[in-house]
This record gives sequence, structure tokens and C-alpha cells, in this order.
Amino acid sequence: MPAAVLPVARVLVDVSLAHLDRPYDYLIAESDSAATQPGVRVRVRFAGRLVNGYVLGRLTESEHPGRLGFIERVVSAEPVLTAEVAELAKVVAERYAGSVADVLRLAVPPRHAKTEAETPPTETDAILGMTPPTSASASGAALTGVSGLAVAVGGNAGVAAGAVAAGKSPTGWLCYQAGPAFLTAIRERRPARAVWQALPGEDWPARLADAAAEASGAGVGALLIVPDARDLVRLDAALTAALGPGRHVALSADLGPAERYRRFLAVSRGSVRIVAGTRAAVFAPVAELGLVAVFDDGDDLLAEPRAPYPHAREVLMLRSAARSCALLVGGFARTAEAQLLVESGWARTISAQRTAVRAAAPRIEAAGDDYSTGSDSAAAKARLSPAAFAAARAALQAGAPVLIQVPRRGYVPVVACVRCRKRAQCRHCHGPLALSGPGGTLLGCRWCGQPEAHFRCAACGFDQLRAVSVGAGRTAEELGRAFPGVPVINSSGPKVRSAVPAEPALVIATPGGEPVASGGFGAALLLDGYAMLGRPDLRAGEETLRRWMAAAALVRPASAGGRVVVGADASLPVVQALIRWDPVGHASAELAGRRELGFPPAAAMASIEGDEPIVLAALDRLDLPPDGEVLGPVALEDTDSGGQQSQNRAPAQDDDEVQLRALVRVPQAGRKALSAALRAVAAGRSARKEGGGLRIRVDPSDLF
DNA sequence: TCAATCCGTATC
DNA sequence: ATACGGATTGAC
Repeated sequence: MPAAVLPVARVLVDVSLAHLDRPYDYLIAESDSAATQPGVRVRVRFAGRLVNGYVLGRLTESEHPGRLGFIERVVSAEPVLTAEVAELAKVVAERYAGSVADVLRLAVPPRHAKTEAETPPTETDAILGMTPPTSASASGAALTGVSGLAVAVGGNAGVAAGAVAAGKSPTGWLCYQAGPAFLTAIRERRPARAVWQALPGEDWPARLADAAAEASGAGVGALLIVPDARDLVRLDAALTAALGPGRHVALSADLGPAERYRRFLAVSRGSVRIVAGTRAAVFAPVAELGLVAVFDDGDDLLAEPRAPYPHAREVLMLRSAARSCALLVGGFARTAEAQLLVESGWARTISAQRTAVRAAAPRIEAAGDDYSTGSDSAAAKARLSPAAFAAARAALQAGAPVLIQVPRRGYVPVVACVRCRKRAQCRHCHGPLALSGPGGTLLGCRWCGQPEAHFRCAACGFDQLRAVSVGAGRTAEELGRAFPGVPVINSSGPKVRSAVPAEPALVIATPGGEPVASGGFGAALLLDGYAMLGRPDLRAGEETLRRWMAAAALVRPASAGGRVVVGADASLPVVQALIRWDPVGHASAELAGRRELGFPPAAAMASIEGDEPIVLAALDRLDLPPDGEVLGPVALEDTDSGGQQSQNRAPAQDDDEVQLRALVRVPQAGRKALSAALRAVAAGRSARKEGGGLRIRVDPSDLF
């Protein structure tokens, strides 16, 4: 028997087929009426199969002309999908040419029944069931509309200037022009949007915590996203310091199902309104969201590797626009995407005055790859320039640790044939071979892990290897010899450290694995700059500066003796930007260059990958918007050139099919049309039940 | 003219 | 996948 009131439920089914990607209506049994609230999980029969779904809302009648089926079962009365997140999932799916179901799989953690039962539901849960929700309440909670956008971060240098005039040197957000104004905007619940350039040495978790505390004080929620688990640990601690215990939660992928769901429930039930997390947390159902923030948005960990591959920064932007809440995109460096936000007038810059930057930055010099002087010294063997060696020695003598950034982990992560110089490949899966283990004595495959006992070059049959690049492991060994008696800490690969004490040590780290040193590092040596700069990647320059700045920001100011030596030529624009600590100038030039070449974010781009006939058919059916163009398709090679992009690609591929990749691009104005056209292609494929893999990615993070 | 079967399409 | 509707076919 159908429910007496509002007997129809609009249900989002967990089916990721593109042509079925819309809500469906079901009848609610009277006995299920109380539990069938917006946001609850249900089981429904869809095309004969039982599938999971979410209730979006309730209606008096359906527009569907045919007969409706009943909801099979209400999985639980817990409303896990808020109206805001449901709407966000739709917008994200549209933007990334994916299905809402795919986005929801990223957004809502799997249910953990035991955890759900632990904490009794709040009294708002309709145990009494006397008041079925109106359809207005299904959507009413979320969208406050997009009016009143672009409330500017007013020039509020007054506060900072006041602090300076009073003789105190400014601290925290007072160091930044427009910093205090941004906090004011949060307090007044205005949707201010800002791109923030953190000062070198900045305790950025504390600044994010300040902003979250401001939101908390204003009675609104905050959502803070960082790239990795180590960043999250720091942010978590800063939030505890700023807000006290129990006022926030940290959401990360490594929590385990029970704890993940427990914290999710704390957020969705509204008992916690301040949320910090890694990329999956961008969808957290924070109540009364007033601030979204992301730090270090250039880190590729913020790009979701599962379909439809949304980027955390973009999701937060969509979210801030939908809810009209404040947005903060921060980092030491600045991405071209963030620069576009500023240049388009959508966001304002928060940065410090030149004098403050100079006072905070270490002394930075370029040493090229000048290892010439005294070429058999221990320093030269460790690939250190005289300047680098001197900077390290001075810092150690001053009692401070020295940070050494090495682009690659492992011992000799890339080896090649001595005779023909071809990269050494695994005989099983053609993956790259590398030397690992103590002293680099183990030769094996980086993809499948198979050891290689008797190398023979696949091209010329020769059996001798040469090192192509040197990893953190070997660098650590060599540096240990160059500075006898100084402890060497290897913070790379699985051994990353989050902090080191303020005492002399050589800290070898891969980018992103740098520990913080209390009081700052005395010096940082940025090695093998060309290995990072030379990568065939659109973002090589931007990424190199981001990594360098992240390391240099951990060094004491020049006034306290802090020095950075970068192993690349001073004439390179990236090196110049580092030396002058000018992330904005670099981002501006980078964006100008991308405009000229028609690359993202100046243009909207998407990649289409798959077996040859599938890609060709997809391109044929693609209804490209005006001014759109197709680049390629070209054959995908499974080389290891990308270094650390690995996981996406299957190690062993059926090599009888040629994999193709095409890029399509349109001017920014055609972005929505491009997404819609790509969705139409996917919908056509799934309607015709065409099998085989076709991967469509909008704004792919790796372009070349 | 009607039932059995086939095929395409929607999936509530 | 399965269910349904319309078209097609074959027997009366």
C-alpha cells in the first residue's frame, strides 16, 4: 500500500551508465513512509536488478507516465546525502562529463552499520514519522542562490598598518594585505574569494586554523583541504590548538571503514562543523558551510584518480559558488589556474608586501650544475656545487639541520644500457628497471617488482648498465661521506618524516616529503633541478617552482642565516622567480604563455583515451562546440617518462590493441558545451551497450 | 485474423 | 541484465 502522504520518492540510483544518469521515481510503502527521508539510502529494483540509491525528495505524484515500482527496502533512516551535496555531485558530474553515481561513490563513504548504531540518531530523525517532509525541505536547506557574488575582499591594509605603527611587527594574517579583510568577510558570512600567497616560513596550518576559527565564531562551517596525510596531521594539530578538542574532524583515506564512517556521521549529523581532510573530503556534508579552503593546490594529489577525475580545487570552487560561501586557495607558489581566478576578477589576491617577503625569505642563489671545482672532492662526488657545500657546512656549524631535496626516490631509479643508452626494461612487463636496496645492489622492475638477475638490453643485447638518474638513497650515502660524522636522515619513499629536531643533520627528502624543522632549516639544497624542469609536461615549470618554494619555505630567513642553493641556471625564469620569491609573477607569465598556446587553464581541454576504433568512433560522434579542435589522436606509449604517474596505467597491457589518445580543446566560453558534448558521446556509447574502455577526462592533470 | 516470436529500447 | 511494446511471421 502506498504511503498516505507524498507517496512518491525521487531516487538517485547507483548506476553509472551515462544514458541512465538521472533520478527515477518510486512508490513508498506506508510502512516505509517514516524512514524515507531525503538523503537516506534505499534499495530499489531497477531494470530487474536490485540496486542501491539515495532518496532525493518526496512528491505527491510522479511525472513518469508509466507504472512506478515500490522502494524495495529503506537501508537505513540515516540521511547521508544532503541536498547540497546531491546538487554538488550533479554539477561536478556535468563539469567532468561523468555520471552522478560515480561522483556519489567518491562523496559518500560506504555504510558501516555497527558504527551507525553506536551513536543514537538525533531526535530530528523521524522515529515518530508523523511529519513526512515536504519536497521543499529536500532542496530548501541547500541553495541560497548565486546572487551577491564577488563580494570583494576590501583593501583593509589599515589593520596591518596599525599593528606596524604600534611598533609590533605584525603576525598571522596581519602580515598580509587583505588578510584581515578576508577574515572579516568570513565573520560577516560574505562570499569573499581569495588566492593567498603564503610567506616563506609561514605556519600555514595555523593560518587555515585562524580562518576556520573565524568561521566557527560566526556560526558557520568550514572545510579545509590539503594534499596529503602529513599535511593533514599538521592542520589537525593547528585546529585543535585554535578551536580546542572535539570541535573539528579530520577526514582521510587511511582511516578504515568504521572510523571513516564515524567521522562522516559526526559531520553529516551536524555535531561537527569544521572539517579538515584530503581530497575525498571536498564532498563532506558540512552544515552551514561558510568557508572552503585548499592549500597547495598545485599538488597533483588533489586530482582524484577515479572517474570522473574531479580536482579538489575545482570542486571547492563549484561548492563556494553554489552556496555563496568564502573560498581560499592558498600556497607558497601559485598555479596558473589560481592566477586565472585572480585575472578574471573572480578572486582577489592575499599577499604580503615586498618588504615582508624579503624579511621572511632565506637567501637564495643558483649554482647551476657547476661541480667543476675540485672535481674529486667528496662534495663533487656527492654532486654538490661549492656554493651548496659551503651553505650546508655553514648551517651545520650553526647547529641547524640542512634539507636536501632530491627529485627521485630510490637508489638509481632509472638505468640504461651502457652501449645503446636505451632505458633498461623488465623482460616480463616492459616496465622500467631500477637499482634499489643498500648500496644499490638489487636490480628489479619498478612496476611488477620482478627482480632481474641477468640484465640483457632488449635493443642491442649488451649486459652492462649505467645510471641515468640518481635517487634519494644514493644521494644520502654520498652526502654522508661528504660530511663525515653528521647524521643523515632519509625522508623519502615509505620513510618520510614529518618533523626533525633543531640539530645538525642532513635531511634528504623527495618533493612533498620534506619534514618541518623546529626553528627552520639552516639551509636547503635543491638538487637535480634539470630533472624536474626537463620533464615533458605542460606544468613542469610551475611544478618545479612549487616544489622548490615548498622546500625553501622551510628554511630560516636570511637574517637568521638561512640559505638556499638551487642546482639550476640562474638565467632560467623559474630560477629567477624562486630567487626573487615571486610566485605571482611566475604564474602570470605561465598563464600568458598558456593563453598564447591555447592550453589550460586558458582553454578548456579534455582527453579521450582507449582502443583505436573506440577513440576514432568517439571523435566521429563528438559534436564539438564552435572553435573547438581535436589534437591527435596519437598512439599512447607506455613509457616510464612521467616518473611517478604510474598507477593509472595497467602494468601489463594486451599489446595487440593500439591505445590512442586524442585531446580536444575549446575556448573557455565553450567549456560547458564541451562537457555536454563529451557526456553525449558517453551516453550514446552506453545506450548502444558498446563495451571496451573509453576514458574521458576533462582537465586531465597530465597532458603530455 | 490471431498468436508466437523477434527485435529494439527503456530501465520509475 | 530484464521487461515491455511494436513489428514480423506463420498458421488457420
